[in-house]
Amino acid sequence: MTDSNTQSAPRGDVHRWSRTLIPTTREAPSDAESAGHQLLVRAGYIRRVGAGMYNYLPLAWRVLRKVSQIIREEMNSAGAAEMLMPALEPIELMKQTGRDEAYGDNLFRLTDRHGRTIALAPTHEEIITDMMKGAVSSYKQLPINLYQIQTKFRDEFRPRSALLRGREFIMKDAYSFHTTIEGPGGLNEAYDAMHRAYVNIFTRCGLDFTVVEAESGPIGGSASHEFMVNCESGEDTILRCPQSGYAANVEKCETGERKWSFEGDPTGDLDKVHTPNLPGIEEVGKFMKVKPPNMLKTIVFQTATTPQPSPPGRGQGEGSLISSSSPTSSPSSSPPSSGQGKGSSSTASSPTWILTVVRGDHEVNESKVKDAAGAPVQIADEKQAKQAGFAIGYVSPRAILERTGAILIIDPDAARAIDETKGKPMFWATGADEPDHHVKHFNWRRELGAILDDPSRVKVADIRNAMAGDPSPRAEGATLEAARGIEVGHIFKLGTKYSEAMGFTVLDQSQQRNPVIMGCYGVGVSRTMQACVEMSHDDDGIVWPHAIAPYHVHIIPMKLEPDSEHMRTAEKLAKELSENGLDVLIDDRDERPGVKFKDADLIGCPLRITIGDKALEQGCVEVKKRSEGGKGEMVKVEEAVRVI
RNA sequence: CGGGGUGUAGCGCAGCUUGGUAGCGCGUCUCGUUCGGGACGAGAAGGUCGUAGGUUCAAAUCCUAUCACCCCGACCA
Repeated sequence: MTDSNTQSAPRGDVHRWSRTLIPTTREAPSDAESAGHQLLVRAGYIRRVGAGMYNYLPLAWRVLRKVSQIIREEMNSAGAAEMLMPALEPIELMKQTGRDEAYGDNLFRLTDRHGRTIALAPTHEEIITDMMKGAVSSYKQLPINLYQIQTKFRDEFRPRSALLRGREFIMKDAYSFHTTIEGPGGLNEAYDAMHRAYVNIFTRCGLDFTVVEAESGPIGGSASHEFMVNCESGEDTILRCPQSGYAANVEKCETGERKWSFEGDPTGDLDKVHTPNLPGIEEVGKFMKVKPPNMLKTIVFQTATTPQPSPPGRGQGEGSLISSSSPTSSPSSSPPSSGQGKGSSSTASSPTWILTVVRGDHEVNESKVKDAAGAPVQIADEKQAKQAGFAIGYVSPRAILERTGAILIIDPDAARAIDETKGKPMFWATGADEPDHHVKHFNWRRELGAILDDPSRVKVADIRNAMAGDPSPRAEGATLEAARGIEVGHIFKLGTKYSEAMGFTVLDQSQQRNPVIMGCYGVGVSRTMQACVEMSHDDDGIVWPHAIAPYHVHIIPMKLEPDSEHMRTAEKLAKELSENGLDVLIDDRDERPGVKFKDADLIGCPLRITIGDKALEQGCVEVKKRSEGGKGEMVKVEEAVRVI
């Protein structure tokens, strides 16, 4: 009643089922595959509008607001300030950084009445950098960290799994600006603060999650982390070391040391086999009766000639090309590889070939190849490679021999001559360097000879995706374990990629102009909601954690007459609970009890209070936790609020 | 963009092969009986069969085109 009371504990909501919209259904739509998708639809949280577009019904919106609120509180206390940017963005802004090309068809474009092209922003690096450029010019105004919670648009090839990959989704994106990397006010400090804030956010949301190292940005080092909700139905694969706690995305995951040696006896004479029309390793292996772990896969890379498709992965050299930042100065729509780039002189003639070798059952990792080669690389253009004489599909490590400029990078598991487990020479099959042929009994030393000892031509390095069972990079003797996850957060050190491309500089103490150092930090808000359901449900429905449940308490009175003791008790309890800051849903529908119980389980509020004759006779109500089975326990009406 | 598949009542589906009155379950509405884990009976409403064209006396059904959506493969919160 007093103001001071309501301040210390904000009053919760009391809503009646009959006055809101909760359209539950017995059956899920046929397109819903994952448990989370099915339950969100069945429990009346979301309804599909079109591919990758969803209505957030009242229950969903309540959850989303709670997630957003937690994010706000943690972002604000980590020193960030909330703002709001437009979803519409002039295409010229994205041209300045080349991301209109980099995003390609994933970028929604529309044409206004004057014929201008407008983008629906997929993220806001350009908009905020452009804005900051006009607002900040001195080191004294930094650091600063700005965020917004807003709808984003991406024209996904294939929207999937409702909110997990929609074409329109709610995201919190934050951008920090600094003059230094290290030290007070530097990027690292803000990055660490965001890391802590994210741990707080997802912990408070009640999620079971793992922080993993992700693909690092242009600055290098451990510059990017992903926050993964642990869930078998997740799309991402992560690897963990149970001893050291190290965890990383497959693409990023390092491996511990693996032994290798080229020295060992051949298993027999080189034997050429005709293998016509066999597309993959699997098929060739079956045909030759060789298992993929006994095959060498040689993949041809070349030095990169076009910008990498992923926004953060572009070469460092390019950003600095564009020093002026006014929209008119950006050169038409040509990709930034044209013209005066330092890489273009070499790429204009012929690319440098990088031959990579991994075992047949392994996958090459492009970014590890890049690290090993010390230069940006891309999968070789098939036409160019064929012109250069590569029998694409049938290349063997021997292809290095006639090519003076090329280098050969071999994964340790492929660089073997002895099969340790059998104590015998290692049997290898590989391509024959001519179409439709493979060879058996490949032996490194015999086939390649002295070139193996030339470090400028041949390297052994980790260049493949890690797998479960690989040695841990952080603990001797430990092996990596695989798990699945749903990415709900990603923090990133951007460096000067955007500030350089857009000419955002500030003056330092010595009146020097320096490009601003940036970080960006995202949370998928709508995705978080569904990830939580994927992670936390049972056969009967959703099981919300307290912090983001649409209502904390779900009251089911058996009799609905306005002056019945059931309803009076329900309303009295609801009032007291709400005064204690709890949100309450009263199921006042004229439905049979079974229906109400089923629906209560479906929508998944953490606590259920059932008000029925038997209990009331003893002055009690039944209080049941959604996370527990059974009928719940009898609690005196007067004590119910306190118990809860 | 490749490969596979589906469009029929609000939702889930049958009917199509072999053209001939558009059906079932759930849900919705009315009346009655029920009332602590998705009740029962009786009745009722609700469909341009994705769209356009064609074949035919006649098309949900056959043909052509087109659109939308879903599933499996490359990027991302």
